[in-house]
Amino acid sequence: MNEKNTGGKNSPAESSSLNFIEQFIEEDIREGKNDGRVHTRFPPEPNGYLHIGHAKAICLDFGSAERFGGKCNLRFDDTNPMKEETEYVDSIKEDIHWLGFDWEDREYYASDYFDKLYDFAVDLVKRGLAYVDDQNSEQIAAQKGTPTKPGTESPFRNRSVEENLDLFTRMKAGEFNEGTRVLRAKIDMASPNMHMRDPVIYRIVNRAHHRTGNKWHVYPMYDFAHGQSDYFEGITHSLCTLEFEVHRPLYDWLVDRLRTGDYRPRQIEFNRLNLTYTVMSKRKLQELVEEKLVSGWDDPRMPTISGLRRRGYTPESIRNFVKTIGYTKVEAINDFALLEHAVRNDLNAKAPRVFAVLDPVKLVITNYPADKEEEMELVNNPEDESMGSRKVPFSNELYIERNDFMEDPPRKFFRLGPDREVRLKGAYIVKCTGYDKDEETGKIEKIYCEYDPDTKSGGPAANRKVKGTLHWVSVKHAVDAEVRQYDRLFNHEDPMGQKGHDYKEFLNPDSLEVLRNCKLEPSLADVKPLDKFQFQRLGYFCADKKSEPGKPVFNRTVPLRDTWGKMSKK
RNA sequence: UGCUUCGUGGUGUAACUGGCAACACGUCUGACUCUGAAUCAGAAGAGUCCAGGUUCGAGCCCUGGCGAAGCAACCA
Repeated sequence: MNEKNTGGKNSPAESSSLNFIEQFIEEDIREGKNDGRVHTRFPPEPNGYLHIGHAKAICLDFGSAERFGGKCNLRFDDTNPMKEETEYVDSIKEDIHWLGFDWEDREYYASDYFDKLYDFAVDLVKRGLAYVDDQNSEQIAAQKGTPTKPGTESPFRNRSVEENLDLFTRMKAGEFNEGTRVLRAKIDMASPNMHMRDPVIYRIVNRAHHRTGNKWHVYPMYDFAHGQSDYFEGITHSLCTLEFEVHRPLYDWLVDRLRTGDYRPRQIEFNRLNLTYTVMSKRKLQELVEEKLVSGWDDPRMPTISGLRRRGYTPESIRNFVKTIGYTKVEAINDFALLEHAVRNDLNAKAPRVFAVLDPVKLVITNYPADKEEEMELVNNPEDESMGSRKVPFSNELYIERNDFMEDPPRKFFRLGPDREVRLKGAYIVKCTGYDKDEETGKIEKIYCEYDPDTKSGGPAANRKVKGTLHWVSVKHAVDAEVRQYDRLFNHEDPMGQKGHDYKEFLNPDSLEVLRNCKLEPSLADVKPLDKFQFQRLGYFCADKKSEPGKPVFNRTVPLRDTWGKMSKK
């Protein structure tokens, strides 16, 4: 298909193509750290659907492991029973597989480690490194200080080990109400790093967990679960986004108090993915779903994996996109055009070409016998001969695109107009001899043409030059369809970054246009969901999941590049 | 008046242990074309946040500024 390597089975390549994280990994291997092992993990919280930002993380976690001959675990970070659900677990697994990655039998859950985590917490208490605090969250927050002012110590900080043990045991047993007590690590209330000021490591939650049910009344915080889970699984490189940079000292502090040998996981942070004209936080996406501003997590306008899939994006296009944007520590906003380029590039090679008229107007060929029909042979994909060809029925009445005709066209308009000639792709050259117009609305009702029999594709006069080539669909053979044309969800490049404005103010009112009177060539009657095509001269389209035999529904993935569209706007 | 991190064309990334700033997208030309697509050829566009310093030579090293982001959830 092309000369690019598709990101599958690479051997450790020349270091020039390694990103900064892979360079670290390579160094660690060279220095023999952790016996030269490479073992990563992708740790989603099952509280929402995955988006393309997660795809970036997935490609790194699975990709770098693969690159260095290591493994990558899937681990659900399910330490908060208030927000997590099995529905999300299933969608996450589906999305990762769809992207082309596999965790084999290594599907883990932070909740698998609740017992070990609890034991470790007890151990910290016994070592005088953790204590139960009876204060509420407001009081604790007040003592925390601010980034510029040190905190003050809790009055409960120096309880006896026995009392701490007793209290923590009773917290676990469910003797106390939520919010009445927490377990805190005893580190340093004056640390310049807020996360080291005696962080809360266990809180009381009286709520069933999606996997452990009602077994627990205390649940570990993220910081008390993540690094230790890495440690339990033998993870060597724990890759996460920049905002966790300040957590790293705590990560290391805990791992150092847990480990018994030389092995230790290393956390490395990279920049998260931002895209223009969209939002990327799970919370914001959830808001769009809950407030019905989109049709669901898999609305084709959503930057979710499931949304992009439904929109018609291919896994390869997403992986290639991720490869081109790279991994750094700079907070960047990527141009949406880069993503669009990635799909066009992939679909150009793969998608069969077909004829679809989205905004039809009738064209009658007056000198073509009304009872005649021909089958025109059309190439399925000029980029790939192996995709063969198909027959498309032709007759005297056709649909063409309404905007392919102008009553009074400018000279640069290469399409149909009075007395003008165009090529009907794969068929004949026709000349416009007249048209009907509804004088009241100004709407063109019908266009009349004459064809030249010698100009049939492959025929004697087929090489005659005409300015334009149009796609068409035979009226009597046409299949009716609904086509949804999508545009960017927001009409501002950076909807989140506008001070004093809610991002929802920037929702694009025209992000969805539903066309219900589309005419397709007959080969498209029975498409299956996710089938992808290039509607010739228009763009790439993908059959929607709700598409049914005889009643196709298509989503526009991305339009073709449109030089004329740009010219005509000027 | 803290800590951490970052600062290369419009956007995103490169530039091995210092050697005349490269690639992709986007933009604009032109060629070709039975998709105004794709393809091909070419152009414009940064002197690397600023100021000093080291050096024959600095985007890379040093010093000092300036700017931006993250950090004060019993979220992850």
